[in-house]
Amino acid sequence: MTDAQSYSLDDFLPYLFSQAADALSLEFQQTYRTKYNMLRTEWRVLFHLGCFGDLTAKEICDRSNVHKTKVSRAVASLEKRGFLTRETMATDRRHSVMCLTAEGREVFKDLQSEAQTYNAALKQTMTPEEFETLHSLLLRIAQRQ
Amino acid sequence: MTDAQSYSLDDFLPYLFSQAADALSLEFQQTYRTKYNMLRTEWRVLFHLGCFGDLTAKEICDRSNVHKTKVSRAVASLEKRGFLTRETMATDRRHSVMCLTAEGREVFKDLQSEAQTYNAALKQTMTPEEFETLHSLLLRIAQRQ
DNA sequence: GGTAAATAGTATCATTCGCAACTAATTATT
DNA sequence: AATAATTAGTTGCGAATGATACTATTTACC
Repeated sequence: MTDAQSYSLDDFLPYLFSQAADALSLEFQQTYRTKYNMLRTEWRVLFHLGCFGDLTAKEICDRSNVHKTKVSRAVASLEKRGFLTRETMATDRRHSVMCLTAEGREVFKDLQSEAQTYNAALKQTMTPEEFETLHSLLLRIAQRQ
Repeated sequence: MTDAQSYSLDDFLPYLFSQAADALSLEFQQTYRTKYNMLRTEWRVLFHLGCFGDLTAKEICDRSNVHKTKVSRAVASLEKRGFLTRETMATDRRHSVMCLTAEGREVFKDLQSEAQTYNAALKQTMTPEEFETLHSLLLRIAQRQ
């Protein structure tokens, strides 16, 4: 590897990560944008509730590193569409716990199946060893925040 | 790996990529935001010109997969700050070729050095084998667009 | 050669984002 | 117990984004 190369965009990891993440996001968002007219943050909130059970907005913020205003707006939108309900906690009325409705769970199941199909196809494009390395690196780097 | 896990966010590559890319971007943007009050697209345009020589806006769009309106605005901003100049091509007056000014080259060199330092530190957090695997996967996935 | 299609880049406008200020509720301090 | 500090969540507002329409120029085609 020459000096010139090591100084260039082609080896700069934050840039490459961003390009790769954008490419995947662009492909995958078709599944929730066209079918349910959902934004990415809305998809994330839905999946946090679907995958991890009932949570407060704060818990979703902490898990996903999404800004609280974005989560707040996504929650409001999902609630308006009848995909989730909120209940103020009796023990601390600042918190409200969110819970998917029957319809919300239906939508989650549908999109979860789409996600699994997409993910499986993507895994197919790499060897199991490559996947393991990638997966552990992604987790490690995502922890940095 | 259980079924439940394979259906969950924790293994979903587009999500993990996005989280990792965001974490790195958040760290790295300090170098150009605080020092030069630059946006990411502006940084990218500067680096395309610095790394690959004079280009038209269209060429930057094609190389970086950034929308032409974003590039257009980034170019206008860099021009206003005196970091680049534009010259309409004589052979086709629709194109204009951009060229870093002396000041623009200075800024590029400074930020390039920051980028190299950052990248080297990031590489240190993984083995050479991990890096090679990661790098080739990132390139492959970024190509998808 | 004149008209239509294509291309580079800009402008417009509606949507989304992110910061900061705000409300409401709880906890800590004295 | 009163006041201050903290926390969860929302709102308002200016900045950034993205889709579309537009201008100017070139190329294709009849």
